[in-house]
Amino acid sequence: MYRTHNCGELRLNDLNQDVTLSGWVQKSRNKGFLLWIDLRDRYGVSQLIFDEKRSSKELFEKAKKLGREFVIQVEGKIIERSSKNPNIPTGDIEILVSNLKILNSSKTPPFTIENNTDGGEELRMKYRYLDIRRDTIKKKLLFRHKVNSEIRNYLSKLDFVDVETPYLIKSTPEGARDFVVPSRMNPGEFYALPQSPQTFKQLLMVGGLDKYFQIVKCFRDEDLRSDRQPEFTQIDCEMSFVTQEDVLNTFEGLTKHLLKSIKNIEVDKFPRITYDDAISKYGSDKPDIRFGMEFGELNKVTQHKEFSVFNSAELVVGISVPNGNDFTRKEIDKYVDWVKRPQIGASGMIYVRCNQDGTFKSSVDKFYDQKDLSDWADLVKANKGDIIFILSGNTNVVRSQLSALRLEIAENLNLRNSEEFAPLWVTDFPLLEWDEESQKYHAMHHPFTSPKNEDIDMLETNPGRVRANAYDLVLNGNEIGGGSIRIHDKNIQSLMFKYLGFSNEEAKEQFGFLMDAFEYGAPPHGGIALGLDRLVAILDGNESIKDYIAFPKNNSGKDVMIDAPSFLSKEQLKELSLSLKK
RNA sequence: GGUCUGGUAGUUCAGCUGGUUAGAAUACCUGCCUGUCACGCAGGGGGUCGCGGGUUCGAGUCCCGUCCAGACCGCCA
Repeated sequence: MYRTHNCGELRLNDLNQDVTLSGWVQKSRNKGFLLWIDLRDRYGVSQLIFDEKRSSKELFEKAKKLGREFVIQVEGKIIERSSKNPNIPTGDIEILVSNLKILNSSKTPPFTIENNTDGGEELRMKYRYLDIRRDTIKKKLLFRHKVNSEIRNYLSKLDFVDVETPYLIKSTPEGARDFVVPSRMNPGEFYALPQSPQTFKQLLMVGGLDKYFQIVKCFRDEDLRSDRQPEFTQIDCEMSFVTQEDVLNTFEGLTKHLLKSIKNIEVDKFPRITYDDAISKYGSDKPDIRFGMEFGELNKVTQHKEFSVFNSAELVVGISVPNGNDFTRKEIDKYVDWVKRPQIGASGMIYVRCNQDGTFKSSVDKFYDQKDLSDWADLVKANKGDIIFILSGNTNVVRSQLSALRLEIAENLNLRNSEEFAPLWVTDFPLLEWDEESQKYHAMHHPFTSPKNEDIDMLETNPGRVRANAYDLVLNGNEIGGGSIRIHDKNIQSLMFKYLGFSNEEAKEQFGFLMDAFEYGAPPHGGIALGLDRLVAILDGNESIKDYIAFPKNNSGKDVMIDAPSFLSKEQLKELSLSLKK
């Protein structure tokens, strides 16, 4: 037997017990006549003591030689510490060791295995198994497990059935790039890894399973971000005989349950905003509503004077920063420079200081009088003591610039409190999106999303204006889920394919199985998919998902620990009927 | 594909306008230490300054190229 107890559970009332513990040597403190070792396992740390007087000479010498991360097993008696440590749960007791067995030795680890490690990102990833020994990472993985099990329990209780769908499927040109897998038995042919189990979950609805969920890996061959990995996990769900309202309520319930059970936070009914409103009020389809600074559109009150920058702009739009009049000239210039960086790309920014005495001071005083500035202040809901920042230009461009600025300022003013949770439904997404590159419309969500009944007629006349029965769940400015009511009618589905530029043959070739299924009584259905990695990270107060994934990929999509991807041998390539271009 | 930042001891970093033998902290090793828990004290070992080229009497430092890492933009139905 390796252990009678773990390293985190022993307390004062276990005194005088003989115990066996196993774990890793966290640290040894050699005082000459006394030697302490912190023994660590998943559950905690217990202090072992070796004593010149109370331990045998042989044992004492053996203990002196233990290095960091040695795996040992000890037998001993629990005694009360004469000098206690209130900082750890086991701080009142220690184990007077009578027997020490070295189960495994260890090289000195390349970084310290402590809460605040000295290791950099790359090194930690290369030795991820050591990184996971650290409390910080371990806690995050345990946290993910807890969220994961709450989700399973909640959905199972609501009669959702967990069904596994295949990973080796068919590549389709829509959407993200596919990861592909060559087929040995079918030379020249490829499987694709699913970007999502979308069509399968719809087929499960045709199969009559009524409510489906799966916590499932999805794969997208696109560039990475701190909140984007090429393989990631979705909580994938689909329901039959539901309206949009049913789906929203079900998953609002799930989100509320998670906030309650994980964070002990009660949230009111989630606010809802249409896509159009989100874009005009926040410049983003995933607004962070933990703070205000809503956009005010200023065209009407800015384009009547001789200021050509504003007069020539498609949109003049501003935000009011609470107490921003406290900014120094230097701080203002910093923000002006910030929006002029190539990533943001504004050519300049106008500001208006709202003084406490009700007067205004702007960078365009030459063109506008106090009355003008006062009108602007009303439209951006500025108070005395605020500062107004104004951008102008092409509508879409300027909105996304101001949105980025809004988040940057909020970040700097600590308005993005990670322990505050502001969920939000964004609804009525456009069905189609114009793609400049290919010069055609493509599905904003995916090609199985149903258009709103009242907008269907516009498919012919004004396809860009057609709204979809599609919705996103946004939490603290992050898109954590999205879904739609699907098309269940074969004719509408073929119509959609037609508008997306698929010929009949292409549609049949790629999605024939779905069209066929729709000929056999497909029920009305809809669903949603939530990004588990992001959800978990945000619930835990972080935006980077890397540490919530046991073995993540780096920026270039590499696993530096196992060194993947890697080259194949000539034999393997041959077997797969592949040859590489030099 | 692009922008920005970085690459110096096992590790995290400092190293100014180019100028003796490249430093600190920590980790590691040795010794000392009567209750440590970020233990303390003394000593020691440890460097292809990412790589290649250039400028210069002289390059960690300046220039060009390249590789790697991170953040962001494009991209992510």
